[in-house]
Amino acid sequence: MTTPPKSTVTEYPAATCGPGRPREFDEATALTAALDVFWRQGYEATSLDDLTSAMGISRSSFYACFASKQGALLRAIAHYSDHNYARLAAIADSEPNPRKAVRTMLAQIANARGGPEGCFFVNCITELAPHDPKVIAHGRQHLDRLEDLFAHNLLRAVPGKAKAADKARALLSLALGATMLRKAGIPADRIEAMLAEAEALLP
Amino acid sequence: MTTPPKSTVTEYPAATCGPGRPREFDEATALTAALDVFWRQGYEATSLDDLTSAMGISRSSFYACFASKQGALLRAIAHYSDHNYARLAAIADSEPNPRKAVRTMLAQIANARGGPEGCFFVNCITELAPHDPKVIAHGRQHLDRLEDLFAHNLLRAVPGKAKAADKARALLSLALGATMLRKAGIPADRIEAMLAEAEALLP
DNA sequence: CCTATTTTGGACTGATCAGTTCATAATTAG
DNA sequence: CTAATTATGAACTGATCAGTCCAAAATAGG
Repeated sequence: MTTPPKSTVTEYPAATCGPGRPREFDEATALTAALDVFWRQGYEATSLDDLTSAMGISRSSFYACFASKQGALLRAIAHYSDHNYARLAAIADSEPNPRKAVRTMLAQIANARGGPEGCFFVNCITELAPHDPKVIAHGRQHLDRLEDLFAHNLLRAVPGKAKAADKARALLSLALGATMLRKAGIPADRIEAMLAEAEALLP
Repeated sequence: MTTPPKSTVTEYPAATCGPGRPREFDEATALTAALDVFWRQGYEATSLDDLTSAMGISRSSFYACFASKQGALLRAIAHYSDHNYARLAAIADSEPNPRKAVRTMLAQIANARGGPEGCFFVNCITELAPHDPKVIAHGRQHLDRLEDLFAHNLLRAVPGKAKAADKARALLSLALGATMLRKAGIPADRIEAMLAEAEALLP
């Protein structure tokens, strides 16, 4: 164990338990489908028809469950944040060499989704943060716990390390920048060479 | 002089020269206004009414001059790219110390617009690159010439420097990541501390 | 002054948007 | 079985979207 789970899930109107017709869809599955559409198309460019058809549910079910398009996005963000953090933390857990752990996590972020979709968080923050404080809140929380994860592993490599948090932030920033370069059409080998060179930041 | 200007402007239907009613607006001024709106709101979230009212022209004039919403965006991107590159190149020109030049350019990119709008290029690439090859082309060209500018100054600092291009790309990536962190609500002092720490990449 | 040429304002178009409404279906409790 | 409750599908709503159209206005050349 490197760090506590720190789940992001906040309370939402629970699914049925008492009487009434039962749901015909799985909430988590639908949320994953919504995440995928938002990721590929962006928020504004995704219509409710895009969403509901990808999720396989009707408009009524959508609104009953997520209240609004924004509601679905925020749920999708939380879903992604938790899943993504858990995946990285698992890497750190299973890798005894902290230097390699940091390197692997870095590569995971920089290469999230091979395609041109980039990092889902970067997409959301870029498109929505200026106008949606809730997206900012999610973004900050996610980045903060990623920073902690990196800093923890830097400290594991060199116990007395000063400015571990600053270095962790730099590595994170580098990975985010790499996703941007990839999206801008910079060839993959140049991005890898760049990341290799940037490992001067590592202990 | 550090590098040639390499202007991005491609040919567009020129303004009137022969007979006919003369334009009542300045094209460059209108373009700057359009850039500002796209920057603050994003492409999809900007309506044609937003655009025309900010530019101070009517729909007819807009379509006669820019052909489409996308046309105006592409013109705005080219406008920004040239202006921004020239500004950074001027910094490099006026700063005799190449290390300081690199540092200043880095800070300029990382702090472009104090507000939450972030870097205009990052915004455009994030929102549109997956679906618009022309935006990718502009993005790649812009990043490539920025990389050259940085690499040139790294070489100026340490002439024989190997992997200058890779280091330049890393610095660029770092700056882009910094704009992202800023947009996600990470406090400015932490971003500065991060950049300071990352200067390990510098010669 | 007249004609050709271009710009301008504003009304218009069909499409699409997020969200609502409501009748119907499916379940539990009694 | 009945009543209460919840989910679903499809039609609907008013707003807004990017883009078009056209008559009026402003210029240059003759």
